[in-house]
Amino acid sequence: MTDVTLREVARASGCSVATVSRVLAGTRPVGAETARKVREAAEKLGYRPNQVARALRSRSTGTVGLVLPQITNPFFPSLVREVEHALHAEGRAVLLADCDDDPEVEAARIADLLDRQVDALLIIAVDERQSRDAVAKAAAHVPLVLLDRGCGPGIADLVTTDNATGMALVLDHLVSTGRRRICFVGAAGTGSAAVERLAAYEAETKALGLHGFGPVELGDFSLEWGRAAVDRILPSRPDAVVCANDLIAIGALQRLRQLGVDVPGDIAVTGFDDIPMADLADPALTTVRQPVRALAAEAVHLLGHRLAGQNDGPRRLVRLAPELVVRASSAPRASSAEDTRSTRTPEVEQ
Amino acid sequence: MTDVTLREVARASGCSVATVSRVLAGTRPVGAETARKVREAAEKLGYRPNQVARALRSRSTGTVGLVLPQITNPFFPSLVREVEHALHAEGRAVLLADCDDDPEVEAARIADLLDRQVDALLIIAVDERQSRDAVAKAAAHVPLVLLDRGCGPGIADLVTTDNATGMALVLDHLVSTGRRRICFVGAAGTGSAAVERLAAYEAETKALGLHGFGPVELGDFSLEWGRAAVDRILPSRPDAVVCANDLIAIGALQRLRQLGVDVPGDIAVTGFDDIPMADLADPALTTVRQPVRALAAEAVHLLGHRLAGQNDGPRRLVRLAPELVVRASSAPRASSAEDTRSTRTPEVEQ
DNA sequence: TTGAAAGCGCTAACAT
DNA sequence: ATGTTAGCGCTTTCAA
Repeated sequence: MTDVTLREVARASGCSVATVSRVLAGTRPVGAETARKVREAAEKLGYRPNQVARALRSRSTGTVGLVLPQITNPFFPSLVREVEHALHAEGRAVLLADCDDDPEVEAARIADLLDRQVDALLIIAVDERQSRDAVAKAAAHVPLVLLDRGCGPGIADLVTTDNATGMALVLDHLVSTGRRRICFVGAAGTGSAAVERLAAYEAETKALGLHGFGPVELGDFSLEWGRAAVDRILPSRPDAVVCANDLIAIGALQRLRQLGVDVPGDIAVTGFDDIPMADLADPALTTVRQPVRALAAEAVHLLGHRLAGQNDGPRRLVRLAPELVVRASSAPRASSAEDTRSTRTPEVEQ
Repeated sequence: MTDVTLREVARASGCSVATVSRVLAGTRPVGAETARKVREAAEKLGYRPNQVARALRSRSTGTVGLVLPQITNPFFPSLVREVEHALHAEGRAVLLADCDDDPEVEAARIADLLDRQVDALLIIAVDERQSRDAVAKAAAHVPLVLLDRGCGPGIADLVTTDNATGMALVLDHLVSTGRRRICFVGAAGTGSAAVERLAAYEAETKALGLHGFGPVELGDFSLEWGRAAVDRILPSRPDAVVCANDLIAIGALQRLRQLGVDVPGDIAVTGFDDIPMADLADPALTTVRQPVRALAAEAVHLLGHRLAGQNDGPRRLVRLAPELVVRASSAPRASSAEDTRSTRTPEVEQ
């Protein structure tokens, strides 16, 4: 299977390599008849342009590096899928780098991707602080968009979910279905999801006049923490527990069932993210669905923008509004009040 | 951020580009003192080799294409992770292609990866038959290893789980814990998992003298089918239902709970794959854990072998034995018989 | 509109 | 052990 080169197509079609290149890449006007001959010859020989050679010469590989903490985190596969499809629709390919949740690995992978001359980077940072250096350095070389997780201000464009809106949706829903003794199980740490969801919870409960009731327990984004947290909050007899992500919520569901607490009869439980398991939990989990496709589309759009030459210009922060998915875990007990709050703005850009 | 080239390192270190190349690539012996100077200069200038140029010249991109049906299939993320790590450990990068479960998309992505000069392909085929052409064509160009799913005989190396062993482990376990009225919920179709797991179930039940009891229901590998199948098998009053994968099993668990059937009290349920949800189901699902890391390692090993020159030689089929993970969904009811069967061979190669 | 020629940054013969 | 040189396959000036 010897590969056919441009030169051979040129010979077969009786014109120069330059002309063949122009026809096939469509960069410059070419005579109709010549173009036909070239295409015919290319077709007949089964010519396929060598993207590596093209990349070397044109200084563009048509490749984007996608760097993420851990593909096994259940929230990521759908995001990867959407990013991959969006990029492929633009003719780009995805170099995948899984960082094993380790900032040092992340730095190494980013460096490797740059060596491979990716045109741009799409990064879901491992850690708000520890990833910062590597990300900032990379951003100096290629267009770079952060996805899902912030990494300090002004480093690069960031596309993420509007956590505040998500929390507001949850709390509105709980209050409008008669819950009042609400508490929160979140994550400690400096990650944007942990910080923003907690802050939003506190701001919103205050706004709703619920402040001062429930315990706020902070651990990590894990099932185990969800289980453990239940034992901590139960003594205060809540009627709803808002969890900072689905894993925590599913852990909470498990422990509540084990203790014989009825969900949603005694306590409503809500999550955040809408990972595939949320729908399979028993009872199925009410949660906030991140706008995965839109996040991917927006991130890819921003990359395109930067790639199209505007790699200066101010950094953008794009927050996309999530959507509340009401399932059994927050079904009203008996009578339900109506929802009195207005809808949130769907998108904020600043 | 102007990139430093080999030429500049050569000038700075006072020797030729060839010498610098040899030092940095380690291809040929170089004088110790010269090497030191070169490395020093490279370090000082922050030189990073341009992998695209290197690839063009050396005809090797150090890149492997990973083609899969759908990254959102819950069995794949862990496989992707292990493959990615195994390849990275060899200094290779992964170009990811998600095919959206569409063989036409798959063919297009494979072609694109070949245009990008991947050194090799690792493919989880979308469909046993419909993927065959594209896979065979690609195998003529680069080393290619199939993972998880067969694609017809003799097309390429294949690394997969030993479904027969898995089924035997399940049935041995059920029988040794006193189950006798066993039935099977599987998938129709020609995929190797569907076919092999069904065949293994039938062979093993026959071997165990259980043949002739239970219904065998075939649908697809989905939750919905698992739910629906329960209604079909319940009339025959089974005491165990063996499912061809975890999604089916989880669907079955959901429906059984809905119907008030006690698992494992009345009926034991088992799955296959050990996706993350299996552990979170309620009751937690007894299942067959695919040897994900070993599958990835073996596939990468085989690729290495083919890349190292032996791209002729017979196609290999490597089957790796899975492991039974006993959880609550198959706990014995009262008294349990002991396991009388011998252990299976851990690996078969043919 | 087309062709000739000069590289992109690197590696691999071939010399020395 | 090191330097010189010729490309890898393509795009892109620069001329015609």
